[in-house]
Parts: sequence; C-alpha cells; structure tokens
Amino acid sequence: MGLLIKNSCEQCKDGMYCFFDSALGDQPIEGIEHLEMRYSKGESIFKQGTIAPHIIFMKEGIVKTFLEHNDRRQTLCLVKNGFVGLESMYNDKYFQYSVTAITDVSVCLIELESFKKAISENAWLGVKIIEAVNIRTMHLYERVITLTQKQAPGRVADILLCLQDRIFESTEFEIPCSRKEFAEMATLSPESLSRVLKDFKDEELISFEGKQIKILDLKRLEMISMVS
Amino acid sequence: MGLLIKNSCEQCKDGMYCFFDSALGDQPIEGIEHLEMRYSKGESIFKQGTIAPHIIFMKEGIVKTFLEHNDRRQTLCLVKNGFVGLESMYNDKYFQYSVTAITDVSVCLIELESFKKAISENAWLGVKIIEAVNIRTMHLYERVITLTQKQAPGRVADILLCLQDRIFESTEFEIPCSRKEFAEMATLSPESLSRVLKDFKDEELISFEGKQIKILDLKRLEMISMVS
DNA sequence: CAAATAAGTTGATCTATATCAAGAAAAATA
DNA sequence: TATTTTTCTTGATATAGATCAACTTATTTG
Repeated sequence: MGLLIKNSCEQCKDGMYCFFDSALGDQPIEGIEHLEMRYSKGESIFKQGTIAPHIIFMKEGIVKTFLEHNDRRQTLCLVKNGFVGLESMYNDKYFQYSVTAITDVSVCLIELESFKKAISENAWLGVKIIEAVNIRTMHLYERVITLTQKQAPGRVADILLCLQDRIFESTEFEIPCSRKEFAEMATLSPESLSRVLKDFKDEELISFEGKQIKILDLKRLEMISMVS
Repeated sequence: MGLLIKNSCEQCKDGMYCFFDSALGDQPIEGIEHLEMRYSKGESIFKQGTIAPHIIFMKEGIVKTFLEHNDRRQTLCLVKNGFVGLESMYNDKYFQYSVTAITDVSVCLIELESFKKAISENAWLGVKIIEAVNIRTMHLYERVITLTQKQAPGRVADILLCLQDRIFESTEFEIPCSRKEFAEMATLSPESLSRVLKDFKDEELISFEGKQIKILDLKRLEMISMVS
C-alpha cells in the first residue's frame, strides 16, 4: 500500500486551499487529522460499499471513480486534483463509489469525524465543500448526457477531450490505461472502441500508436462530441 | 404563473426543517427572503441555462428535473419534497437543469443571495445543505446505473419502483404524465415502453388501464430492476 | 354528439453496437 | 532471444431497441 507518514502532510499547505481561511489571513484550521498516502498505478484506494473513515484530497497523480453493479463497472470521472469521496460524508457511512489509481498517486487522507467537526464550526469551510460538491455534480450531469444521449463516436470524443482538457492539458498524451479500461470509460466494448479510434485516425482527427495519442483536429473532435 | 404571495410562507415552518436550528430550540433564521409560488401541471418552473436567482423548496406536488441537449431531454429525477436547484448555488450562476411541474405544485422560492449569506453565517445550515446535496447525488448515481447498465425492462421497472416507493408510497397509482413523457424518463421510445408494459402485464407483474397502474408482484419487479 | 385531433399500441424493418471468432502485435516470461 | 501469454485489431454475425407505418383508442373541439 506504499508509505504511510502520519501527520506529515506539509505539502497540503500549497494545494489544500480550503484548510485555510483567506478571510482570516490564511490561518490553518486546527484539529483536522490527516495523513499522506501513496498508491501505485492500478491500486484500489477505496471500494464502493465499504465503510468510509476518511475522504481523500488529491495531491499528485490521477484516479478514476466508478460505480459497480452486477460485475459491471461504470466509470464516473477521472480526477486529478481536489477532493474525492465528499459524497459519502453525511448521508451514509459507506463509500458511494470505488476509486482506483490510474497513475501513481499521492493523496492526503482526511479523517472524517474531525473534518465534519471543523465544518460544523467553520461556516466558510462548509461553503467551500458545497462548492466542491457542486462542481463534481455539474461534471456528473455532463457525463449523464455523454452516456445517455451520445453514440459511440461522441462518447470516445468526450473521453479524449477530457484527457486533453482536464487531465493532461495538452493535445498530445499517453493514455494512462489499457484499451479495455478506456472502453469501459466510454461504456463501449473494446472492439467497438478500436473501430471508433480507427475511424478517427482514418478521418485524420487523431493519430496514435499504441497508447500515445495526438489530437490533430480539436475543433472537429469537439464538434463530434456536440452533435454525437 | 399562478398566485404570488410575497413573504407569506407560514407553512414553511412545518416542512422546511433546515430553516430551524434544533440545537438552538428551533429558532428560525432571520433574513432569508422567500415567497410562495404555485405552478400548474406541465408548467416550466425553471429552464436549464437561465440565470438562477433562487432555489426552490417543494411544499406540495411533484416536479421533474431534466437535462436538455440537442433537442433531447434526459430526465434526472422526480422530486416530491426537499430542495431543488441547490446545484446551481455556487459554481455557476445558471441553472444546471430544467424543472417542470408534473402535478400542480406549491413551492417556496428562496432568494439565493440571502440564503447564501445565512449559510455563511450558520455552519449547521451548511451541513444541512451538504446532506441534501449528497442525498441527491446518491440518487443520481443510482440513476446512472439504471441508464447505462440496465436494459429496457430494468429501466421501466426502476421508474415504476420510484413512483411506488418515493412518490406515491403505494402499489396502486396513476401515472402523472403521458406515455411519451414516461418513455422519456426510461430513455426509451414510446413504442418500446408500450411493449415492455405489455410484457409486464402478460407476465402478471402489473395490471394497468391507461394511466392507472397496479403493481401485482413487487418482489419480482425489484428482481427485474436488479438483474436488468 | 359527431368530427377532428392526439395519444397509445402493434407489427415490420432497420441500425448501432455487442458478441463471437480469428489473426496480429505487444508484453511478459523463460 | 525464443516462447508463451496477453492485449489489440479486424471481420462476421447477432440482437436490443429505434424508427417507420398502420391501426385503435382516447381526448378535444366545434
């Protein structure tokens, strides 16, 4: 499971904006128990249905959140920074979805009860959490449209655009997973994904060799995402 | 648009639990501007993409939330009580989805800025909002599974079970919309919905005449929802 | 109440994508 | 490096559900 360094989360000060109240001159909130944790590519960080003793704050790397149902998986989101697991905070003591590391990741595990206590004592922190949850929900709505209203090319375009825009911030990148896992993200069979990628290559929208991908015509790819 | 009675929202005291701090002896929070509003069956309450000056709190009736994309609609949820529109509170000033009245409804429109001010001054109110948002998100995850992992019979079963369990709390009820709208909820064509309902009738899972429905075998319907 | 219009049902056909099967390429192992 | 195993691709076939068309049943309107 990698290194465990209790309360050594110095780096949090940079990324974990919400632990500091800018209105109070960036004073840290005391009493939130948290510890740094590293996971290797492919490792499970938490599993849907297990008790949620903490939420995670991403510091480095990419994770995938997904729902499990009858041996099938539905990828929800790729997350590069911010909180993961906020949804399990109040309504239920179990994780609502599973999370695995897509690359090596470094996270901060935030103990739930102390975090909840801090929220109940600091209204602005609650506001920050509502903001974070709402942004996730907004992405989830986009995802619902992708999965229910778009056909195979639109769904594949959306994954490529997500990787380009939110994850790698570049039109050239290495897909951080197998074709099978990529297909799962687009809710396609690996065979169908393969065909869509081939079509995209033939139409000179993208070029690729193995996992290395280059988006050649971003505008047209965005168009395909729009009109499905 | 129906009657508008400014600041006459006396009934809120019963349902709008979150406006009172039980820890402080049910003292109402002052300064939240809200007004009662009535809408008739079929009326649009708010539309995706328009500016969100308020959120709504359901008092009476049923509303439907849905996403719009390229002239197509994706039903998200049927809501009988609680808040609608919380997702548009912080991240964006526009409504994330559209809402229409499925039956005649009575709602309380809560002015956004005064509500946000109250949250920023009352940590426990923020906690209540996080709880409410999280419950909605949990339902949305179930919906994602329904829409992406289940076939037509499972999707129809899920709508019937939602109506039975969350909306009417009875195995006998009148579907509060047309077949076309019902089909849209299940992400099916009206023709396919018709066929699934016929099959359910033939298998004596349900009986129906027009909009009047009776669930005859709840256990088996739940099984169909589970195994798709 | 009759006529017109809309909503719902049923059957026939079509299509997108899954599944099955085989071969090619890549990765892991010896 | 050779061999095995896994992953990926391509083609053939199958299938769930959409679309089209016709008919029936409600609902609305004059």
